[in-house]
Amino acid sequence: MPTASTRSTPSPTGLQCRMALLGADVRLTPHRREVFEVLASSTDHPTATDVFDRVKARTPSISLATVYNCLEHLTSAGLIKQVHLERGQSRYCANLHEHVHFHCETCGKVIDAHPAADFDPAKFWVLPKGTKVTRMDIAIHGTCDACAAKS
Amino acid sequence: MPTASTRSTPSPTGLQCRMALLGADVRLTPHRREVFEVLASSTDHPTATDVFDRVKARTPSISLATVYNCLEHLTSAGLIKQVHLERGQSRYCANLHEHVHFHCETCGKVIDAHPAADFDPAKFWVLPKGTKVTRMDIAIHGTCDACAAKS
DNA sequence: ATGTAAAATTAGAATCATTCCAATTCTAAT
DNA sequence: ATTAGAATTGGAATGATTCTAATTTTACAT
Repeated sequence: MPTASTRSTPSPTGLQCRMALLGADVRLTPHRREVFEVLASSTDHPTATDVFDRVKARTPSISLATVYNCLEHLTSAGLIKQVHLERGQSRYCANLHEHVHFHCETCGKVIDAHPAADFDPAKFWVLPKGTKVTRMDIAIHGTCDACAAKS
Repeated sequence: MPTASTRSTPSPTGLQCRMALLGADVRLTPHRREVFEVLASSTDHPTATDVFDRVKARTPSISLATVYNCLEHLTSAGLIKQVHLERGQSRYCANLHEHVHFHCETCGKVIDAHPAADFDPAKFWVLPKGTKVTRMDIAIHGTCDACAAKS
């Protein structure tokens, strides 16, 4: 099923670019590349086992341990992000644009939502002085359109 | 818009009031009361086992299963909140005022931070139409003053 | 008071996600 | 080609949480 012609999102070259831009310090092994590509072409914030299943479709020999390992390296290289919306499995996403996650509490779906304008989060909360902010995680929980319609 | 903040150890009576106000549907058993009191007098966002240890100091016979059970009931009654800052243990907090969590990635400390003014989160992100928002979780990650000073 | 049904509590087993480990294979630079 | 350092692997180990089935407590009707 994986044909080069249907390759969506970033090509390996795109990945290399991205890595260069980010000064990412990861060796680009075939497995890591595949894990990244699966993630880059997914918009549903898959869990580690979701990624495992998808990568396995192309590379049946890969192990779950390797997927975890790849996800960890890609995360610490800044190429992907780990998302924690609720207890249980971590989810992963390759969307590095500033965004927040909408989480439907009924069907579990996760949707990226983008800031309305030039939103500067830092100025909205009073933090103790001396605090250094590195990142923010914003999760909006509720009911998606489809689930809201059903009830 | 929030009321004057009296953030001290709520008395059992305070808890009853709170329950009444919230229309909370939990039977107020001694264990649940103790779990709630431990949480209400903690500002460090303890984990379930932290709560277990603290409650056990007063009620050595309590079991971890009961603590989990109490935390779940108190959470679904809206008396406390479950917090997920990173993967691993859930944390709990009894501060129901609107606030966000600052998480120090160095020492793990969690600090409540309050919105600067009349902050209306809903208007900052573009959500698909039909979406119904029930709550937001905002986590700010970084380095606390003390840890920043050390490095 | 007493009996009863429902809810709470318990210890321990089971589950689930993740991490660790030790052995093997691959890679990149001598 | 050699070799050290990574990457990968399967499986074991861990840690947090949930489940289960038995027991106790509670609220309420009698």
